[in-house]
Amino acid sequence: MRLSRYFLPVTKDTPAQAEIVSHQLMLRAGMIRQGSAGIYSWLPLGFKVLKKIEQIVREEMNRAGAVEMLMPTLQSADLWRESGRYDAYGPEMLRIVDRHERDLLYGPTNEEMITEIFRTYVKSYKQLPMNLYHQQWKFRDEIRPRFGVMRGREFYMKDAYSFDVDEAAARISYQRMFAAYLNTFDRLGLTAIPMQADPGPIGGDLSHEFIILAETGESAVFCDKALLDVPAPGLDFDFDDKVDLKLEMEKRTQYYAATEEKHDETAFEAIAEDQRIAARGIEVGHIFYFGTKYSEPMKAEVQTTDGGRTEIHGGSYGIGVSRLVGAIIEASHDENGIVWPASVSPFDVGLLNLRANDEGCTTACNEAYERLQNAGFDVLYDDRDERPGGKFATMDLIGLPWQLAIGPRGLKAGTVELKRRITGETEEMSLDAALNKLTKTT
RNA sequence: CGGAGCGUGGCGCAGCCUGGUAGCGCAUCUGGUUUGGGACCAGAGGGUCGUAGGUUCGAAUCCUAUCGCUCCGACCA
Repeated sequence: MRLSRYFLPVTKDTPAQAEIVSHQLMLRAGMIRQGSAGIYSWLPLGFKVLKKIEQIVREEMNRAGAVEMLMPTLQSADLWRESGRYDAYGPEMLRIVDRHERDLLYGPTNEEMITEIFRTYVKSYKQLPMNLYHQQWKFRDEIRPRFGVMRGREFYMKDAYSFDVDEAAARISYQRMFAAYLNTFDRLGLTAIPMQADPGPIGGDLSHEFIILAETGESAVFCDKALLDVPAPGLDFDFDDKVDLKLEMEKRTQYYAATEEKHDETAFEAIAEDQRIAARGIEVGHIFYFGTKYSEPMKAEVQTTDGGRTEIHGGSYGIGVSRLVGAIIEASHDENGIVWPASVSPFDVGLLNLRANDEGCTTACNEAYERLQNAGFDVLYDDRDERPGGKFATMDLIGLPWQLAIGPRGLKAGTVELKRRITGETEEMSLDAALNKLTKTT
């Protein structure tokens, strides 16, 4: 993509409305534009990152055996009356009346809708376990939206729903998501710690929040330092191996980790003092087992081996996809701007033409652009006739992992300048060497 | 909803107290000089001062109402 034809409205000044660094950087890098409180347009750069995260989440859900679909944002109130949550949910739910005076709502979550779909089509235990998910915009009319996309009213969420014949089977489904989440966050370049959590209004007795540590996090969290060093299951993990599934969860639940609501000071103090972490965290995922909470009132039943019927045991599993954009920045930035983990960076490499009004330099840059693209890189090519300083600053701000700069000086020496954003280290080398280095490390 | 604050060109702000018809920096446009880490010179465009009432000869400025936004608290992916 040539920057001269892209839409990247970066600013030097920090907008006054933004309080935390991720929000400031998202605005400065031209990723989002606020429409009203907690509601944002995703500008091209932000949208690209959002889609990258969405894709990683998708791949890891699929790997764990979940099946993707898509449910609408608007739902019928009747469905929510069936589960009893139409009244229980409160003013956080945005209620809408259509022209026929029918009550609708903008979905804050989808347990009811997926249960309705499930009960219509699935009648036998033989079709279980089943896990259906979608990634869709949600709306929760928060009392106080804040921190940009971290607590928006409209937000993009992956939500998965598992269906099992009994509790024992449902717990395995839960463990599967538990392991899948570890891999997902790992791929996003985050260390997410599963913590015992309060199941909240969704109900149930087994629930974990996945938390990344950050000073600007909204919740106080407490855990054992050892949790930071437990490696993710890995992409070759066998999600059908029940022993390993259980083990992956136990590897972590053996250590203390809880959010404020579930915090047990006595248990925390049993940890060696230098191993204690009392910090703030951002919740990027939340998983629940809630048993028959929805299948009972909504009559989601399957037939069992003995010809009888049983209500299914369910769980739901959320990942805040749009929140993750902010959370990743919160975890990965420096004084010059964002530092994207390679897996979610909007482009692989930035190409800087340091002298765009020089024919030789521009020819060399155009060639490099083509070669990079042919080698499969997604390139943001700053081909504008601007002074170099601003180009470097812009590239630093938007945080691509690599910057490849070509100017007359290097041209004379037959070299380009390759900079690694995360370390700031810069090397002069031939274009071939640069291409090679990019291939190796990206 | 309780507490605090803010709405003045795209962004950051000054002006308001002590009414006299809007200004600065960045950004944008034109011309020129420049170009290896956010350049310089000259010029230009862009604002019914959130909105609606009121006071006044006259309101960005004073009064009232209203809308929006931000921060702290209770709620949450």
